Amino acid sequence: MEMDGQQSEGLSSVAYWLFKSEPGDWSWEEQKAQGAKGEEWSRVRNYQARNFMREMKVGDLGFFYHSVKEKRVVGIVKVCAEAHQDSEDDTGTWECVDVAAVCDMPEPVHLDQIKAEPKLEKMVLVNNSRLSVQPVSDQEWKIVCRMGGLKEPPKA
DNA sequence: GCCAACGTTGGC
DNA sequence: GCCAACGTTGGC
Repeated sequence: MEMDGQQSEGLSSVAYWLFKSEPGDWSWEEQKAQGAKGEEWSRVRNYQARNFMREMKVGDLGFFYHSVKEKRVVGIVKVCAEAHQDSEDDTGTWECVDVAAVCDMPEPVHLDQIKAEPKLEKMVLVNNSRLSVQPVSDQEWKIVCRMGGLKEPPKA
């Protein structure tokens, strides 16, 4: 019997994540333009972030967060391909998943709102602002979805 | 294997 | 634009 928290077969096989991007680099609009086929989440050059991507399964969901200027969750994405070689890396070190846009956040959730919510004080976004790919707990997922105006958090 | 120096990210 | 936090690099 193994219960590693993140993935317990049957109960909740979907994990949740948060993907950060500077809109000037890769924006939600650009992501949506890729449609259901999705796009590589490439150019991540951080081991922790890479390792999280290695844990991802097709169907996992994630927040799409605009950093720096906007600092808000603007949409939801779905993992549509598991970790593979980053096509923009020729050293063989870096991998990435593919993600596809699922839906907009009806009301984008600003970092200030997240910081103001005591139940979200443990979010990685709050405590390690520099990590660009990070895990989100089931509870955090629900709360942020609700704050963003989604009555029913999307299911994979 | 430690740690100082440096580079980068991203909030403020 | 500044700087804190974090990660990486490289000399010892």
